[in-house]
Amino acid sequence: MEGYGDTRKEHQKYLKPLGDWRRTHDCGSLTAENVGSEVCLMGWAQFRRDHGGVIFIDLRDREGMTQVVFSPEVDEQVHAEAHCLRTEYVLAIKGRVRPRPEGMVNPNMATGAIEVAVTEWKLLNTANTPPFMIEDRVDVSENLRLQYRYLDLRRPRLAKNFVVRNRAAQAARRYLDGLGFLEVETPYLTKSTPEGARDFLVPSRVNQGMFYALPQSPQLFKQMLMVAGMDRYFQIVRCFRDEDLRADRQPEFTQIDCEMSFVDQEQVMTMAEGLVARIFKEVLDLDLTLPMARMTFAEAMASYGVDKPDLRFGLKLKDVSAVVRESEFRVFAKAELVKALRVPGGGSLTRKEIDDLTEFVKIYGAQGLAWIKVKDDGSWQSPFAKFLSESERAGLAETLAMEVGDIVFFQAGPAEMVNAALGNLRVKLGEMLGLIDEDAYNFVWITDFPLFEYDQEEKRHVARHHPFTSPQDGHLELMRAAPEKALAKAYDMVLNGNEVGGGSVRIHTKEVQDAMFAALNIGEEEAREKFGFLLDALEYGAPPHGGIAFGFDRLVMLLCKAKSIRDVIAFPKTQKATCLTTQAPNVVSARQLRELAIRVRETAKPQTAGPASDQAADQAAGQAADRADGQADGGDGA
RNA sequence: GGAGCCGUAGUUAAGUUGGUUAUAACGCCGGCCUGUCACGCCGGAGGCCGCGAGUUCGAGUCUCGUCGGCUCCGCCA
Repeated sequence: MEGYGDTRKEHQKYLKPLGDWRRTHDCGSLTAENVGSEVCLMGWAQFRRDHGGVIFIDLRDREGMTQVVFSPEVDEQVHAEAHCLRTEYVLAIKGRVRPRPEGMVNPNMATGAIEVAVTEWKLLNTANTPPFMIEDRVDVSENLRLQYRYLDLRRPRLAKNFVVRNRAAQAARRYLDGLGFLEVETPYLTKSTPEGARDFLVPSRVNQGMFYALPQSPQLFKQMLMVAGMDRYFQIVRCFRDEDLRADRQPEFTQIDCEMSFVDQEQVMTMAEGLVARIFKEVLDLDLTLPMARMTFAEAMASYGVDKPDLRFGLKLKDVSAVVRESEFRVFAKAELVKALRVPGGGSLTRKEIDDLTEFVKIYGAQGLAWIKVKDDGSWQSPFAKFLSESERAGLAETLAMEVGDIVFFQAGPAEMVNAALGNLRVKLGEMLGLIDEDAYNFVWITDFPLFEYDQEEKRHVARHHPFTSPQDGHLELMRAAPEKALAKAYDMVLNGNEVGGGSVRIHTKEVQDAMFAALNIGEEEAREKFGFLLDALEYGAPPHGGIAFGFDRLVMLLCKAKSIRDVIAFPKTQKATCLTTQAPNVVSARQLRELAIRVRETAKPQTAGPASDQAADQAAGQAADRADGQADGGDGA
């Protein structure tokens, strides 16, 4: 380790203040047109190529890289001092732009036609050897990348995502502002609302024992802004949901949140399409075809098994329940639903691949995976077809239009499982068989969602979207009589199998809102306690209104072709919802807890020693003290 | 709450059936080098094999547990 950090520390004696030096250009913009001009660049040393006699440095900033040359022929001293330069040192250079010599042009670099001959330079800062190379082509574990996020963000691929993100946000602002939307901020410290995701809670010091909740979305506030006559509202806003993470889910995420007065579903959807089209135009210079395709929820479930179908490829599911309803094959006959997925050319799948796919569908609760291959001579190869009668086999062949070379997968059982298993299998096969055009952007609106879904655990209907979603015209009576049949004025925008936006027309009359709570089995008192402020607002002349919210991180992820929204969030959380850069969450001092009248009753894991050990000890002490207090009070039960 | 994958120099990986001193590339440090562009050449340093138990004469390798990262199920109006 000797000399490892010492050399670089030693170099600190060469540091110079910025003084009156000012950049004339960024590191990505000089071209042959600038030849001859005196420039001043600042940035980080990317690569050093020290030939002894001449030193090349690729100077990097957010915009790109420029080759700067330290040559003894230009200035003896400048060249001699440059020997100390190391990767990631921060420097400022002044010099003259000159064309590169014959045959030395680098076509892979935006600035490859020129170089800057340094006449004067300053070392602005040294740098430790970074834990990984600041370069796109090296793979680094996400662990390390997140710990040194500020270094990962220097890498062009990641940095580029934030340029895209900014462009998308600004395009959205310009579009919505142009349509008369007001950007209004809503509170982050707000009231906990039941229904929906788990809330993040924030204790109140001034009102001990009480808690704010961070908003899952500004839903109630934007509706009140409509009652307030704001007419059209939008906000690019952070939302918080304390649920488990996924590649496309973070506990804090950003929405483009919109609400409009005096509109019905069609106007909101038209506005939303225009917004997305504007973003794609400004960011990717892509012209989307409008209006976007539409599909009902029922059709999506029937043909794709999911409510966010990826329409970049075919492979539709087909309901074959009727064909096998009377079958001797009990697995099929007794099933609530039997569906098939015909894969043209899938006959080439190996036994191993089919076994893997069988394992795959088990994730969704499937017991197994039945299949039929149609061989070259038209005969079937199948582990289960022998249980089918002649007419059933003929029925399947006809219904599914089976052809030589196909494989057909079957799933039988509860409808929910069958759809989930085959719907996800379909996507898996699309990827496996290379059916997906990675450059395509396939949008589809999903409409006519059910208003409710049945919650097995709570044994009651819950709102599928949220409890302020308007039923479709004429469905008010259904809400009482057959809630599962009632449809909502709700719509999701789906892009390549990702839900990127969703919204609804809202209930704007007290009468309908009461009917909704009744259907949800939420009593009047409970409704008043939880949503009284909104119910009151609805009684002061609420206009018809509706809106939509876009998952901004997801949208940007797709614009960047990133695999996870973590790659478009500057400082994301890990799957365990921790921040590896800051080490949040952490224990807090006993004093902080005492001020909030909070006692930590259980510590799930022992606090480890380390940087936080002082705090941990502090808290442990505080807990002991508070426990004593608690006993004096006779405890709080709970 | 559950399932799977991963964890070996600074980094990325290899490491055979459990067997001598744990390899390689890049990076780092030193030297040489005037046209490179992931410069090149020579030399050098660098290891808690995530952590803890166990099996064994012997564990990077096998078993169990645990911690961390990722993917997914549940969950996410």
